[in-house]
Amino acid sequence: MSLPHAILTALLEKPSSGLELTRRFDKSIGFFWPATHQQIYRELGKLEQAGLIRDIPQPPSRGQRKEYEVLPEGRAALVAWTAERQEPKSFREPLLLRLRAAAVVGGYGLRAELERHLALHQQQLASYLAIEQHDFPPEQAATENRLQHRVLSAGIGLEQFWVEWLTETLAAVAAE
Amino acid sequence: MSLPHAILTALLEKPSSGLELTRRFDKSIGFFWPATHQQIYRELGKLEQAGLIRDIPQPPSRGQRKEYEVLPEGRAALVAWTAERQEPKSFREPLLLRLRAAAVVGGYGLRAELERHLALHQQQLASYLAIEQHDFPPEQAATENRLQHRVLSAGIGLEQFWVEWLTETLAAVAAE
DNA sequence: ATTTACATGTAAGGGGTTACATGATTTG
DNA sequence: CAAATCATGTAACCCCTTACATGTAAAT
Repeated sequence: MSLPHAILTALLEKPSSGLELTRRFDKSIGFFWPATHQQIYRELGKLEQAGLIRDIPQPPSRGQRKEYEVLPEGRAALVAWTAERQEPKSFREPLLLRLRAAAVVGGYGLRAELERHLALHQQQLASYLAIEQHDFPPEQAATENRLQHRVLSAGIGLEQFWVEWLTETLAAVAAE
Repeated sequence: MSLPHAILTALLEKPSSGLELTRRFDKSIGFFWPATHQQIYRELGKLEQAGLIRDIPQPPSRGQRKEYEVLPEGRAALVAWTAERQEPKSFREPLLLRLRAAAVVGGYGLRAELERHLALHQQQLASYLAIEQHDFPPEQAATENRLQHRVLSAGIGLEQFWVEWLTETLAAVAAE
């Protein structure tokens, strides 16, 4: 039940339409909880029916656009969710599976993929670091947005891990 | 399409029954690709129908137990899969979502969860390190099982990352 | 007027999770 | 022979993914 709460969080930061949410997901919450517009529209409908958000009436000039805002019940549900006991979700990584398979049947075909993934992770790392420089400049003493910064740090740390691990793994595969 | 290839890999290492596979998943491949017995039986059926594995006839004394082995077609399919071009799969982490929500609605309820997850990751890290000591002792020059060691290293590195990140994040939450 | 971009949806299918069902073998 | 364990499966549900459908507003 993560997606509805991701949407509640995004709507609390700023009331939005479905498409706006989709775009904002693509460059923030979507980094650790991606969602397509189909998913988002479906959840918006459910959240509205559940009485957690409401449709803000729009001037007729705005066409069929619907803008939503969070109701007090929605905020309460989100607070409760943050405190819930949840087991760490099972971790799935196809690339590790493929490396494991390569260990059994021979790993030559995998090298190109490792290189490609390394480049992608380097790119993602660079983009996270750019966001950090822009949103959390060092001269600004972190205060109210300390937690947002922790979230971004997780993204940075994970990308750094993959870059390191892929580099070392490529060396091991090259030595085959 | 990862699970069938995970099963092919496991069966190549050792022909097994469905339940045996389930148990072996729990302590190896399952670390980065968990699967329940229901999933595994379903996939075994599909793999057999596809002609990638076959049911080794059992002596009647073994009850309804079915043991499978990989056919040449199955090995070929696995080799092809390791070389496939696959985009890195989208990363989803509910704990980061909850921290992001806590940044908006207040993060007091989350502290206990952060502590609990920290303990769980420390435990998992310890168990990976124990496996490493047992299966890849330092005096043994890594040769044929270099790739398996790389896979385990990924697990170790990721757990180390989470332990660090959770420790720092708890400090940030405590300062609220 | 036609094209492009905006905006909201529907439908089908796949994989994973949970609960339940059933038969065979072993153990006390 | 009763209970526990082993072993294989079925069914229902949920969420995500992909492809497709529909209508509106702005641009040229």
